[in-house]
Amino acid sequence: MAREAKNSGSPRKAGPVSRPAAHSSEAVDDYLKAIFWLSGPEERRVASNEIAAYLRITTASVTNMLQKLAAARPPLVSYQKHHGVQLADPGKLRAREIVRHHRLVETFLHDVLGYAWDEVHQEAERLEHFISEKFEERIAAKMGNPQFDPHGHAIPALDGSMPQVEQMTVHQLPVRQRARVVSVSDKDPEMLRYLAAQGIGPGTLLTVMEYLPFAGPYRVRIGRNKSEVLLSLPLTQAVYVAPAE
Amino acid sequence: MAREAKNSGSPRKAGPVSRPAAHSSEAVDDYLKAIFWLSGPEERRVASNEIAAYLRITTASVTNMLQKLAAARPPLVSYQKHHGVQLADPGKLRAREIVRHHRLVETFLHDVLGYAWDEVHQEAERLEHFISEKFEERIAAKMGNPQFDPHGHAIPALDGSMPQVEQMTVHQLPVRQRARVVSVSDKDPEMLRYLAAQGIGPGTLLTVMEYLPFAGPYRVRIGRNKSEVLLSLPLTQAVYVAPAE
DNA sequence: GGCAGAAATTAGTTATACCTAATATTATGA
DNA sequence: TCATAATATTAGGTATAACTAATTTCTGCC
Repeated sequence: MAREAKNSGSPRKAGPVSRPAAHSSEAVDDYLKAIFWLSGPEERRVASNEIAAYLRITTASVTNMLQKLAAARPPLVSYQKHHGVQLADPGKLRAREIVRHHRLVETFLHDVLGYAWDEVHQEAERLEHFISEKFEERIAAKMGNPQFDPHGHAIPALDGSMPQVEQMTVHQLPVRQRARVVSVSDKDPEMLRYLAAQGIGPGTLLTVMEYLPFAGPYRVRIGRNKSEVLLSLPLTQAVYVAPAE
Repeated sequence: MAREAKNSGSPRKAGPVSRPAAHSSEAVDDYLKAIFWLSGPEERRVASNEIAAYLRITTASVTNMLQKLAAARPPLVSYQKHHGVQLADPGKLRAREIVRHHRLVETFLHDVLGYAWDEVHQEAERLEHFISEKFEERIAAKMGNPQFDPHGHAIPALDGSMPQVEQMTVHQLPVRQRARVVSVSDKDPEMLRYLAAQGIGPGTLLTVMEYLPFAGPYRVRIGRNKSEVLLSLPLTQAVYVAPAE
């Protein structure tokens, strides 16, 4: 009975046999990243709810995955039924690694390959999962180990440490307080194009001249000259500043 | 009965709902590439057998996938039960696109990021599936649209056309016929390191001085000087040459 | 303290892409 | 030409990671 004698050799892909056991899947990465962002600097517990909304999947899928992440050895999250999750140390490390990948790739695309700053996020979102440590190290070296990405976000160090830059949203800024833009959200390309057209980016000096009524637009002066522009609320929520001078 | 009212919005991932319908999967890419290589320049039909061995999976998996590739709309392969497959035009185009990605990325890793030539294949094998057309275009532009990768393989043009370089293996070369190395196989890093140590790469001049008995090593002169080295059969099969002078 | 609604979990389904085992087809050589 | 070996296909199973639907748990308010 000749039966597939040739195929007894070791298969190389995701079968029950011979997994490299090395890296987490893209899906796992995305969950860890989501929990990382949602738990914020205080590292509070995150509800399945929030993760589902963030990743645009159902809560059932989230519950399912959280159980796997918690059952992993070592556990990537600390999970309690009906009471959300928190990243365990291995999960936190991996999350920071991906953030480092993402921001290094964004910076590389922008500085070395000449991408516009509204184009880098989408490409980095895909590539962050697939670049090797060597690739990461080489692009970082090529750029002189940058500390910040094109949107002004800090790039975590190899050990996972991230400099905590103090910053606030524009609407938290006192009127007539001169401030410097620290970072802008990279999620919405259209907004990034608009901000670029307004001359707003990390380092830009701005001053809120007046909060206009009904929580709508703000009157803002850009730089040191007299000209002023109107920024609407969603825009100002995407721009983070620190008081200057 | 409150039941997941929030989750009725469009999910974004690989569910039964709302696929972007755009790109083939990594697995599909790998099959197309395998068929592309195995069918050779003559584009002969390829047996499930060969694909299975090439991808190191079982023939059952291959049959399964070939049926999907043939059932795709438009069909990516022309498949006849028990009589192998051939790439249809859409499949051929995609295969060439991936080869272009692979070789551009290899060249980029080598020329821009300073990877050694034995390190580029593994990284390119992963990244080739995930880079965008923009990324491809930018790295190609940055390198001045190179025609060949670090191993001497031609990089397909955007339209899929590949210059057919005439080449032969070392053991097809007449004794004492001076020849120039055109390309070397990129699959085996150890061999690439060995070849580099011997000073053999695309452009290297070499002359087979003698075929030693029992199909073992060959005596080969490298360059124009008098020194000679012994190359074993597996090595010479990985080096492709064209007569020179 | 109990009940309605929100949130989370479980159960069962789908699709992809692999697997093994059994069966069927094709090719080869005595 | 026909038996056997080589190849290929089918059938049924696994794991991942999404889904829907049904059920359970928790929370806030009266």
